[in-house]
Amino acid sequence: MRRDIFQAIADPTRRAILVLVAVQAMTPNAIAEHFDIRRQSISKHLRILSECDLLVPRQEGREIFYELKIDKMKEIDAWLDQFRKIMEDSFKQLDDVLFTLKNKNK
Amino acid sequence: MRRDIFQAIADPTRRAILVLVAVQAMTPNAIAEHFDIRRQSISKHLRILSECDLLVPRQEGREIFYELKIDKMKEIDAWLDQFRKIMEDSFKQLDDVLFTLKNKNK
DNA sequence: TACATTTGCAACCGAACGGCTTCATAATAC
DNA sequence: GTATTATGAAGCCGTTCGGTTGCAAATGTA
Repeated sequence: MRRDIFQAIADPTRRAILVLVAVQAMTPNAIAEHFDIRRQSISKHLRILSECDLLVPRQEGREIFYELKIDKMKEIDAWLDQFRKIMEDSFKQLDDVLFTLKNKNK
Repeated sequence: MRRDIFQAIADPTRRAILVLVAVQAMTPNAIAEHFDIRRQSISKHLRILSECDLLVPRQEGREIFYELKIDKMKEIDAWLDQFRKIMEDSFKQLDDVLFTLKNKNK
């Protein structure tokens, strides 16, 4: 079973949950009210998001508030960073790269 | 069939392809050499990435060079942006939010 | 023309996904 | 003590995913 942030944010429902919870920590029931799917399915999503450390549960009596762990979001940003770097370098040497490529694949 | 950037980058092979192609445009065969899967599977991934506008094919004779469309990456960045804003606001009003939440869910 | 190379497409297959329903458990209310 | 509420876990089911093989089309070469 693959379980990483990228797989976690691939599902639109989970992305919506993240946005909701970013504003304020919420209980599964409260979250489920925003969707047309059963509470139990939301629970599944919350489990996945928690396993990826994107959410952290905080028990309060019989309620559980799920809170966003914004730090984990930075991992996505870090992945994007690698492209920013690569592209900076590539743009500088764009013509060289294209030239090399054409010769290599002649 | 769901087909958006988030679903596209959910697969680790596709993420690796994007990194490869970011350095320089490549043909399917050249890309496939970097993986332990069949060329046809790579073709499938390239199709998905192209349909999401993350890659753009450029025909050259019988070869096809797949090139990264870096602009599309910015959509992911834009999605993250929404969290940056929400979190800035939330931190300021964190105590207020928690107070409101407790009353609302009493 | 005949043949090799590069590529994409279709069909197939097992595993994972994302819903669902049902049930168990723990905390609260009566 | 009993009923209610909040939640998670287990199992089912149809669909999607990511790999495979086989084949056809288009281009380049002998």
